Amino acid sequence: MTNASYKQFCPVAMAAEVLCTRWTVVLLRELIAGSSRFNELRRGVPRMSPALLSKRLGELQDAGVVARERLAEAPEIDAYRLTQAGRDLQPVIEAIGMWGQKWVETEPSLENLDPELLMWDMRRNLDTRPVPRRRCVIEFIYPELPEAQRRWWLIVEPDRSVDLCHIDPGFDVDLYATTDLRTMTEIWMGLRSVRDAVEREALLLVGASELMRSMQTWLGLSPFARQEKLAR
Amino acid sequence: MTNASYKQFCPVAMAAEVLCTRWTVVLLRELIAGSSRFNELRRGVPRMSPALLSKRLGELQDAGVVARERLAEAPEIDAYRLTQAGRDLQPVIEAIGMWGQKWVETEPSLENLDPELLMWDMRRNLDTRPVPRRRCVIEFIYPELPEAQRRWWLIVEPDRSVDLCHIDPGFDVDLYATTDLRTMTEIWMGLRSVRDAVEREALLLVGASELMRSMQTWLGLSPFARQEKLAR
DNA sequence: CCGGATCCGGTTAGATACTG
DNA sequence: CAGTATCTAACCGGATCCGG
Repeated sequence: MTNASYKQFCPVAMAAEVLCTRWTVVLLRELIAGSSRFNELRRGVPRMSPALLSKRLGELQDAGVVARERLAEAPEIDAYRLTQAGRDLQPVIEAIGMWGQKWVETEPSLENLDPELLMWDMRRNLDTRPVPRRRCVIEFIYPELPEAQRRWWLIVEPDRSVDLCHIDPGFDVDLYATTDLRTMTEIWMGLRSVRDAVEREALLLVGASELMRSMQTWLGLSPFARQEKLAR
Repeated sequence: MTNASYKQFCPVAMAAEVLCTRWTVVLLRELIAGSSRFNELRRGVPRMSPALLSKRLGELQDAGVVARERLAEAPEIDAYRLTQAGRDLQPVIEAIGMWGQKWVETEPSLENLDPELLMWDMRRNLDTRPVPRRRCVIEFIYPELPEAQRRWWLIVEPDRSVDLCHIDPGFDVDLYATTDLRTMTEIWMGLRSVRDAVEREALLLVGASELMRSMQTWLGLSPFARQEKLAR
């Protein structure tokens, strides 16, 4: 049931027994970001096998980090939510991410691009404040990708909620953004700016000029984008 | 050579590939605490196999966290030192330890007592300021333990350096501290005070009264002792 | 002693398929 | 939707051995 212990009384070792098993901190990042249902977590951690996800969720429950509960609005579905101990891990995960942004080589990780992860992250962190108070639709087009991953729609509703579609919702589009996945990921990670990508013609914007001008702001960016990068 | 990747561009996942393999953060804690030679690291992480220690040190070098260098004073021996990227992990390890102290159950970890780890940690963090400016010798006695682990001597030299012996150095002893390993570990971890242990007769102090009175101060305590504990 | 390398058996993780 | 089942590959722990 439980993992082999380090047999040390040091709190670092005690915590590492809970946190430092394969996939665990990536799963915790997803829980902290707000995912709670099993298949929602699977989408955020797509390369983790469901068997291991289930096992890790059980271990995190045993450790008091996660609690399983029934959704009030859908009693047949259960949700995994962080306990106070789990929410208290946010500084730990943030410190790990800040260190990763600063010191881990970018090149290998930029070979691991994933449009679905990127678009869901963008949806999550989108800053609606500079977006006009009507329904705004932004279509992202990655011409390099296969049909099924080529077109994505971000929709900001008048109530400021944000939706992501990967099938055409049929609305009029306010802004088209045509680019490649690497460029868009670099912008999201804070490694280059919207302006730079447009000037070098790696990003083509067509549509409402107010959305074009404010894109660097409403895009929100990764929580780690402000951390300077120092890796060689 | 390198571990299987999570295939995510998120900095948390990138960092976790480096940090969250078995034993790695415990090893980093030891490096941050100041150990640098292979067998010095082995002493601090005694249950890690030398093969795995060697492998992890190689991976940390590849990741740019550790650099291997020759000791100037002993050219046949090499040392593993943290790079700037490695020293930058200190906030990460501290955050992990603080979380562990606050949220991980104490009971199971207090079954993993180790007098050598405890005494070396005490040596490392001893606060010499309240100790008289002459050679002071403090002998710790754990009557419960087998002969080889029963008696330990902490020696504070006039130049404020601290030594640990587990064979009798032959000096006059200024203070005898007779206790059990669990009590001493609890004091070290900040879970109980010297005063409480003395009053409940779990710790017997005999010798120089100034060292007795200032013990709570010169003991220094674990870097995580100030963190409140909230685990159930 | 120091700094590992080698071998072997048990455990863990990944891939894929399947079920209530 | 929310997981199991199964099989194989990779990893880990423990012991032993080896060259300086």
